[in-house]
Amino acid sequence: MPETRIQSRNRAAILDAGLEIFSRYGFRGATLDQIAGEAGLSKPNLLYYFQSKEAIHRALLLQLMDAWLEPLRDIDPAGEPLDEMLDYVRRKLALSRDYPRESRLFANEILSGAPHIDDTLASTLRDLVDGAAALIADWVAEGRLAQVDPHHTIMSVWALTQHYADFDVQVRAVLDTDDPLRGAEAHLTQLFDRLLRPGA
Amino acid sequence: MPETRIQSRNRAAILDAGLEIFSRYGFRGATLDQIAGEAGLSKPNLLYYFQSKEAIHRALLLQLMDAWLEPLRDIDPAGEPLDEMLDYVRRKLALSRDYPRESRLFANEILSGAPHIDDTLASTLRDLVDGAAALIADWVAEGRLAQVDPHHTIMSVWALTQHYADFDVQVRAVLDTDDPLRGAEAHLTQLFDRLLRPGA
DNA sequence: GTCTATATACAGATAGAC
DNA sequence: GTCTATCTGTATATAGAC
Repeated sequence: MPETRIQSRNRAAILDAGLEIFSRYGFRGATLDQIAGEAGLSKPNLLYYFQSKEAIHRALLLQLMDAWLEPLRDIDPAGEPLDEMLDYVRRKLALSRDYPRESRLFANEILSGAPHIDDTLASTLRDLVDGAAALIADWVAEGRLAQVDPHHTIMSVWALTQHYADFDVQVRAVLDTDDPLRGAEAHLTQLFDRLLRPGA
Repeated sequence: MPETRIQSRNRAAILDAGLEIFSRYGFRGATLDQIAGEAGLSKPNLLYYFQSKEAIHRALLLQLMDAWLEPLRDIDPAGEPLDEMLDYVRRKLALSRDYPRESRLFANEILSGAPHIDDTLASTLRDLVDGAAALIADWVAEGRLAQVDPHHTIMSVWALTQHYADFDVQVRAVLDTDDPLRGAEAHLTQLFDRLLRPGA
């Protein structure tokens, strides 16, 4: 039987509430009471839609991973290397702007040792990164990018872009602006341009 | 009455165990059972030394903040600008190497909205960063550093160095080396050299 | 100082009425 | 589908013996 409109609306509300709570407190720190309250449903009703607390969390991580790695997949081997890399930085930064809760959910999972996605890290992520790193290595060898370590460069993109979502509280405390991401884009574009632009 | 050797040893064991557990699961996700087990003490005995779970957490955050900001304080206004900045990066990276649990404890606190240290962020940290940013701005104005945004540059140092401690699981999954920090130092030195070295 | 036993609250999950 | 009531385990913290 197909899902009714009410059902899909409630499912969405639960996932949204779960994202809100899990991203703040981590899996163990979050409670079903909080999620139910945030979703505007009773706790038993929550468990009518999802079998368990872990089921909600698993569903969130699953839908996250794909979106999270998309910018990396979108790097075009046929494009202009520096442009491709700077576009990658901007796409990744856009994720921090548009999906900060997803970023924090992921950060919480990694911080606690990635118990729910360790296999994905070791397989999907690893392969994807190795592929992108090989591409960067080629570009470096052809002299179309400056000499850099491909793996560390990719991780630098992650660290710098995700920082604006994960450490948002600190960023705002230090910057005193209501839109930290505006300055961030200019800064990161400059940073990676200077790192990657092939030298004289 | 002065503290006995046993007392100070137990206190230290509790703080070490608390660091281990809190840094992994966050404040709410950690349990006294885990901490007691890790410390090799009974739960009531734990609470003989610290009044509450929060007291342990508070003590850890307190001793953390000072050590964490020390590298920033150590930037010498009379030094050679580029060297001072690169030394700062290396000192901060050394903290990630030597005190990864402290880094994760801090990350957990910020991720959950910094409920226990929000005042420190708004006062001590803010002032310290503004001071360092003013120094960097001077160096830029004198042409002794390349044109950069001082605040975003400081945060980039944090993001890039702390990433190797906070996201250790992911870093190792992607890099496949038993000492990620070796490559990190070379990479980050290169990155900040290219970002900050005054241009032709 | 350190333990066993326990008070009290809250967690995830289920039963069963409607 | 959604609720109230509740089961069961586990959490923080305390009482009191030793």
